[in-house]
Amino acid sequence: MHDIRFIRENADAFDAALARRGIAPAAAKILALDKEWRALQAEMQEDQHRRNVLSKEVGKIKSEGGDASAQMAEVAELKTRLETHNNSDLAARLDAELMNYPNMLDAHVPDGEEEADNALLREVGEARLPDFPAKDHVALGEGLGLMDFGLGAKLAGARFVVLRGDLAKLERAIATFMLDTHTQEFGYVEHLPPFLVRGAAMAGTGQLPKFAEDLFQTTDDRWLIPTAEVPLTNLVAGEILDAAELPMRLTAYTPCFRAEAGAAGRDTRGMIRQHQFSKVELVSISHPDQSADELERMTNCAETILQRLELPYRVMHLCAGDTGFSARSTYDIEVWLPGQNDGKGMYREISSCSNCGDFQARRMRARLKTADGNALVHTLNGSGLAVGRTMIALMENGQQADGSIVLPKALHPYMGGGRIEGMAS
RNA sequence: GGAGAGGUGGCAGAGUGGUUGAAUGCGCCGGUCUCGAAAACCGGUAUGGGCAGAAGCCCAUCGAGGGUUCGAAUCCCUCCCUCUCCGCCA
Repeated sequence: MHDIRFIRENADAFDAALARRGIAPAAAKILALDKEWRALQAEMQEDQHRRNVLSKEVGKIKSEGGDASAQMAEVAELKTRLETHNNSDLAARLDAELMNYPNMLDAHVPDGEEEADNALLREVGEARLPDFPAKDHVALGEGLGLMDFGLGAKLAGARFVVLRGDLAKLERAIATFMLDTHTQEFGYVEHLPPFLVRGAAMAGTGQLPKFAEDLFQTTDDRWLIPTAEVPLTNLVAGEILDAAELPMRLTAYTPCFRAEAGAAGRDTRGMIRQHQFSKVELVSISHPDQSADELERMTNCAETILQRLELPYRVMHLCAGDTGFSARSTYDIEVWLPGQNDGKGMYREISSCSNCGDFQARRMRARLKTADGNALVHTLNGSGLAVGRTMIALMENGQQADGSIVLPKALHPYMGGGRIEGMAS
């Protein structure tokens, strides 16, 4: 959500920010609405003031046994006028406008319209192919008898999977390893939030009202979380925090549910894009002055996981056109998947770390106390990491010629072994 | 699911139709006192918004949204949440 006062004072900057995202100028339309609304508001408030004054007079007159019918008649008039003004939808329209436009981008965000325009920041580890034909995780998982898309489809339809044996256990090992690292080394506090939330929470982080079609909704009007960013960030909705409490660093391991409405036909093979996947999420509630540094730190925390898991990756700075609605700046971490692209390998997103600035905080009314009044906090979120895609990466990078999978040392204690051999079926 | 009670400022807690945006206590901030601190005393202390250059004036908000009324924290309706008892239940 945007700050109307910022737009009043920086209409050109606002339009320029929209232009970077390929959106037509909107400041003039918004300011016209704003002007109209303020004029109406001033008029209404004057009437309300008059009404309040008269009502008090009535009270006084009556208590002295006098006749207050003149005052009462005037209030009746005011009320009809207020009624019509009250029916104006100006405020709602203005609000809808302010909610409708994506966040303004950080100055450092590279220009560009699509994925190809993202800027490569660094490559870590050696992206290599095995010295035998690389299989993808589907071939590996099914070959081991530990991954079954047919059963997923039988139970729930397309884009679901059933894991069993060591692959089911691997999910748990990965998640625990990630949580242990983030909580014990990086100071994130583990949470176990609800997986269903109210619409208000979805609006707070920006999923609603614009992106309802990406979400699953329950019959009693709740929503399944598409990421733990939603419950974790909304923990501070409506709160006024002490500066000393910041930064708040929160993490949670949760399932994520996505309708993938716009993704028909994309990534239909395998576990890359499922309706349900789990993720260890990182959220920071930050002082406005520190959010830029916090984004670097958070990205580093996520990268550390990949380093410990000995997975090659690269970090991209998303270009203007590829940056999400609520974000001011986003780093994508892409992991090397040798089994994709017909065995030639490719990088795929495994984490997305974003600084949302005050964009979500304004929607949620999440503030902090400062010397001169309350200020909006900044919110950040990032995957630390997507568990399903981490599993894919471990399988495809750790695959052996015989179809078994060698795991990195970091996971051995969590798996009680270093190799996944499959299950006699 | 059934029956009942309740949601008031950072917290506790008064307030059941008329200057109540809200007593009182605690907390917090500033001051006096003190070598310093504590105690005591004095003063201040909600949020959002409109108008104004500013001082300031005004509007809204007592869980949320409607309604009754000249006037609502107080009355009515709907919803949300909390608590107690019963039922069911991992």
